[in-house]
Amino acid sequence: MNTRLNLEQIRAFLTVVRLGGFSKAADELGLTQPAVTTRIKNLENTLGVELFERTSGGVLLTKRGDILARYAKQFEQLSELVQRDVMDPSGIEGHLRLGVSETIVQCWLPLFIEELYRMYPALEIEINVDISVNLRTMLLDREIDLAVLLGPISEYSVDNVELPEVDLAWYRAESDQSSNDQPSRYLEKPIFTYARNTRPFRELRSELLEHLGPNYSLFPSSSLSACFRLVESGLGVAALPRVLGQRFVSEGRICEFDPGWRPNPLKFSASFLGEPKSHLLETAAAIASATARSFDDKKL
Amino acid sequence: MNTRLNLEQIRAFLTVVRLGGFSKAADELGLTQPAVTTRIKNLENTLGVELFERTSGGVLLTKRGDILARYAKQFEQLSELVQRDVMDPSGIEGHLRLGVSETIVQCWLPLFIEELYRMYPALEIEINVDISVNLRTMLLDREIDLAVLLGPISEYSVDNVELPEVDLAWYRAESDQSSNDQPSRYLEKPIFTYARNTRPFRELRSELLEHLGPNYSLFPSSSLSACFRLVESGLGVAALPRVLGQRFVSEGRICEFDPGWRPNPLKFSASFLGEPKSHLLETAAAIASATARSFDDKKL
DNA sequence: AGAGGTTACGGGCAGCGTAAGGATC
DNA sequence: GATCCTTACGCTGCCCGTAACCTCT
Repeated sequence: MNTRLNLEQIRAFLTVVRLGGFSKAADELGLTQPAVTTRIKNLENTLGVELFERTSGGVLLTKRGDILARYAKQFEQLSELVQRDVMDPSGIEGHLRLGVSETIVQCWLPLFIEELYRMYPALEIEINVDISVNLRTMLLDREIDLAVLLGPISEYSVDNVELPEVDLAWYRAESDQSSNDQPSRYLEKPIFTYARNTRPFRELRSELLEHLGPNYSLFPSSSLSACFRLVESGLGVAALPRVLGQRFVSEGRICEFDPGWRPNPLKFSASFLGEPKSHLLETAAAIASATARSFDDKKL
Repeated sequence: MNTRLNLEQIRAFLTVVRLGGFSKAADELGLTQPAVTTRIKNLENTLGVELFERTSGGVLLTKRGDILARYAKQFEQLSELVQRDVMDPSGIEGHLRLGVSETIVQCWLPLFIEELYRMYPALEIEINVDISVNLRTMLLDREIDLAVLLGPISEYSVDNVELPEVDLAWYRAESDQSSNDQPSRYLEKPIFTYARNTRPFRELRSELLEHLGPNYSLFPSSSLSACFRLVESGLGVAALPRVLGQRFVSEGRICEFDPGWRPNPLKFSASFLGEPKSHLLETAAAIASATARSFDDKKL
C-alpha cells in the first residue's frame, strides 16, 4: 500500500500538530476521529516513516514529523496563496463563525454581512453575539473564527485589525429638563450602561468614582437598545455610542447632555487567530474595517 | 460540484503546461487522455476559473492559468523536498528509465544498478543501451529519464553531471610481435573501434587522418567486447578504454602498444532534464558519478 | 470508568478506462 | 481523415462513518 502525497492528509497532519491530538483535530476538520487516524496512517505509509509517537494521553511529533511539519506549513501557505490569487472568490466555500459585540450588531453588522456575502456568496456565515470577554475565550478555544470585540487581544497567537473608535455621549430623555442648568446633576439619576464584565462597564464605573465619588447608581444591561428605551422613558441616563443615539435624538426621543466629561471612546478590533494563516479571515477583517469606516462616514 | 485543491490535479496541470497538450501529458502521467481532461476540469471547477484556452491543435494558458503555474511549480518543488528530507528512500517508488552507452555497460553499470537498488529497493529500473546520439534524442523526447553518455548535452533544459574521463589505450594481440621495433606500424592493420555515428569513431578517424593520412582501415563495431575479441584474435588493433583492457592484458591475451599518440580520453556525463526538478534523478546522477570514481579507484 | 487512539466493516462517491462524439485543420 | 479535446458510462477502490476494541490513568 503506497499512494502519493495528498493535501488533505497534510492538512490533517498539521491540524493534529497544532491541536496536539487526533480527536481535537477531527473536531476541527469536521471528521470522526478514526478518519483522522486513517489519514495520518496513510500519510505515514506514503512516507514510510512514523510521524507521531503515540503516548498515553496524546501524541508527540517524531523527528521526521517535525521536519514534515515545516514543509506542511509551506504547503498550507501555498494553498492560501492560490486561493487568494487564482480562485474566483464567489466560488470560495467554507464556514465563517463570527463573534460580535452587541454594539457592532447595532452599528454595522448588517452592512458587514451584506458586504461579506457580496464577496463570498458561497460562504456559510454563523453569527454569535456575546460580550467581548466571552468572544475572546471562544476565539482562543477556536469556537469562532473572527471576533469583532472591544480592544485588541494581547495574545501572540491573535492578529488584531483595529477599527475606528466609537465615541460615547451622555443621553437623557428629551422630556427630562430637570437639571438643564447644571447638567452634571443628571448623573445622580440611574445610569444605564453596558453589562457587568464588560470593559465599558468597568471603565465607566471607575470614571464615575473619580468624578462623583460614590454618589451614583449604575445599572448594567446586556442590551443596548434596552438602554436607549430606558433612557427614553426618563428612568435614567446613559453614556452610549453617539452613532446609535443620533437616530433617537433626531426623532426627538432623547437628547445629549454634557456633564463636563465623557467616558473614553470604545476601541474595537477585528481579531482572529494567525495560525493557520487564512486569507479569507484576513480579508473578512479588512472588510469589517472598511465597513466600520464607511458607517462612520455615513453618520457624519 | 466543488472539492479541494489536490496535488494530483496540480501535477496534471503542470504536465499539460510543460508539454503543451492533454494527450502528451496523459502519456507522461501514465493516464488516458480523458483522465487528464477530468483532472483539469475538476481543478478548474475547484478554482472556479478557466485555466486553458482550448484552441485548435493545442491549449494555451489563460492569465489565471499562468499565475497558477507559478504556484504549481512551488507545490511540486515542495513535494520534492518532502521526498528528499522526510521520506524513507526505501519506500520511494517509481520508474527510472535509464539510457547508457555500451562503454558504461562494460565498465560500471552493474555497480551502478547495485548501488541504486541498495538505496531505492522499490524503484523500477529500466535499462536502455544505445549510442550516445540516440540517448540524447531519447532524453529530449522524454523517453528516458537519465542518460549516461558521451559529453555534456548542450541544451538549456538538460542538467549534466560530468563523470571522470575514460582513458583509451592502443591494444594488439599478445601474440602479434610483428611491429615491435616500430609500434606505429601496428596502425597499418585493421583498426576496430566504436560504431559509426559515435563521437569516438569520428574523432579517431580524424586523428588517424592527421597522423597517417589515408593509410588506415577503420572497422566500426557496436560491441566493445567484440572489439576486444577481434584484437585478441590478431585480426587487428584497437584504441579502447584502458580500464576494460586491463583484464585482457593481465590474462596475457592482448597487450598495449604505443604508436606515439593516443586518442583523446572519453568524456562521459550523467544527464537528465532539469524540469521537472527531481531529487531522485539528481541523486541517481550523483550515484553514477560516485560509482564511476570508485570504479576508477579500484582499477588503479 | 473515561479519555485517548486503533481496528473492522459496510457503503458512497471520486476518478479511472473504454468508447463514442464533436471541432478544427 | 487526422489530430485534438470532450462527453457518456460502467466499474473499481479509496476513504468516510459506525461500532467495537485496546490501553493507559
